[in-house]
Amino acid sequence: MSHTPGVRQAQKQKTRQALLDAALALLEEQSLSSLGLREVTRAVGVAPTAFYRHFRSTADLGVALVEEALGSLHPMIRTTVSTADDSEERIARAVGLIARHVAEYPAHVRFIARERHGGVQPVREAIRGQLTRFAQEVKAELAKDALAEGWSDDDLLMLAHLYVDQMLITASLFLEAPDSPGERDRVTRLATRQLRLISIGRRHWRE
Amino acid sequence: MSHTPGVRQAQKQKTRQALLDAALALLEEQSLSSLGLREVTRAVGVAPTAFYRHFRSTADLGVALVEEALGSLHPMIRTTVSTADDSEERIARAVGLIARHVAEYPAHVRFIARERHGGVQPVREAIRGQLTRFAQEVKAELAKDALAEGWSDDDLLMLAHLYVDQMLITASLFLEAPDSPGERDRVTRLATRQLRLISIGRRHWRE
DNA sequence: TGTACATCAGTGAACGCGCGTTCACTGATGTAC
DNA sequence: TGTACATCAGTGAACGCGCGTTCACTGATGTAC
Repeated sequence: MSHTPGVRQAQKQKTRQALLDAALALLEEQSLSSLGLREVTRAVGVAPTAFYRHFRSTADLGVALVEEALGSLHPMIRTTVSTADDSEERIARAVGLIARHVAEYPAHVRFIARERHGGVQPVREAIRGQLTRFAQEVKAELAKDALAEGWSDDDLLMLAHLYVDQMLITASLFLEAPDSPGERDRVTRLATRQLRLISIGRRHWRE
Repeated sequence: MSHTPGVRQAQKQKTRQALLDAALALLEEQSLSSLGLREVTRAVGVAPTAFYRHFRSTADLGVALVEEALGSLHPMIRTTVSTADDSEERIARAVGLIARHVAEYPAHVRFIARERHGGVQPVREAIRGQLTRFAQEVKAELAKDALAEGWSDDDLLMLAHLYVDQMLITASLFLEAPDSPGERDRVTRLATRQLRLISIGRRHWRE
């Protein structure tokens, strides 16, 4: 290679990711507004000053975590809402998908739930921005459905927000549920029936 | 008075309330897990050590704030849900009530929204306990309604949680909305239609 | 390919500062007689 | 009512500690020729 092997850049990315991972782990038991820069670097094993090579502040790191936690979720949500088959089956798949996502990325989910209304403004705004995008995408998918006949844009967006909020409520229920399969079942049935009730409301909205 | 005038006790209560008030104000811009004991006493104008005469820690103070923010809300919720008249009118009254509550106690509402999933376990548990009580009370009121014919206890509780969560979502929407009356109107209409859709789902649940 | 210079991720010492907690105290309020 | 003693909310000094940020640095990686 005569050009740019990028060994240096690759190492930098590795350190950056280690900082993000360590921060996320530390945030399981505290809020971002109390997370210390030195805590994070100590957990990674680098000097405190190394932090500044990657982030201006812990708030800045928080914004990066929002992107990591929610950025990759858009295609998943889109396809979940859009699969146009029987409503009951779609609900079951959506709830299962949320359950699996929470089981696989519990720290990311906790971070979003915690910082959505947390004490760090730029992070709150980043989360709000992502959730607004989710709602718009859900709305776009809902509009394609035959049920959307006669719905105003405003009403579609209203319903989309209802679904997005319900998704977050369900995710945080799974998060708080103990590991017992029985408890997870209880949450699954609760979330399923809540979505079912909303779907029923949707079917009878324009009567 | 030969018995116990309680001048000393009254003064103690006054200081305690001043600590709670100061903490609530400081929590508008940070989370409880980063609130310092010295910040609070400085804001009140007492020595840091005076804090320990009233609370073991800031977490302990947080639990007291949960009681202050939600403890007095039970009768209000109960009567709002129970007034058994036209559904549309009830929805309008509920949304108006939430709007007025947020306008009058914005700091309390923000505190609950923020710490519900915040970094301080005892406070999360206190909030969860209060919200569980709310859901049970709403369920009890729903059960009295004629619409509850044929509903299982589980389904009633499911619906009650839906209402309680929706209440919190609406409150935090009002909180984030700028002061402009136009924006408040937008939130009012959004929340009203979401509650309407849930009510429609409720009416067609057992078909 | 080899050499001389530039870049820059990570270092380590140093700083001033505010933190939570301890302790013995003060003096107004409360109680017993 | 008056006096002597007990209680206890709030004080102020002192402590050790970890914080965020600055700065000049090192040495491996990258670039130019």
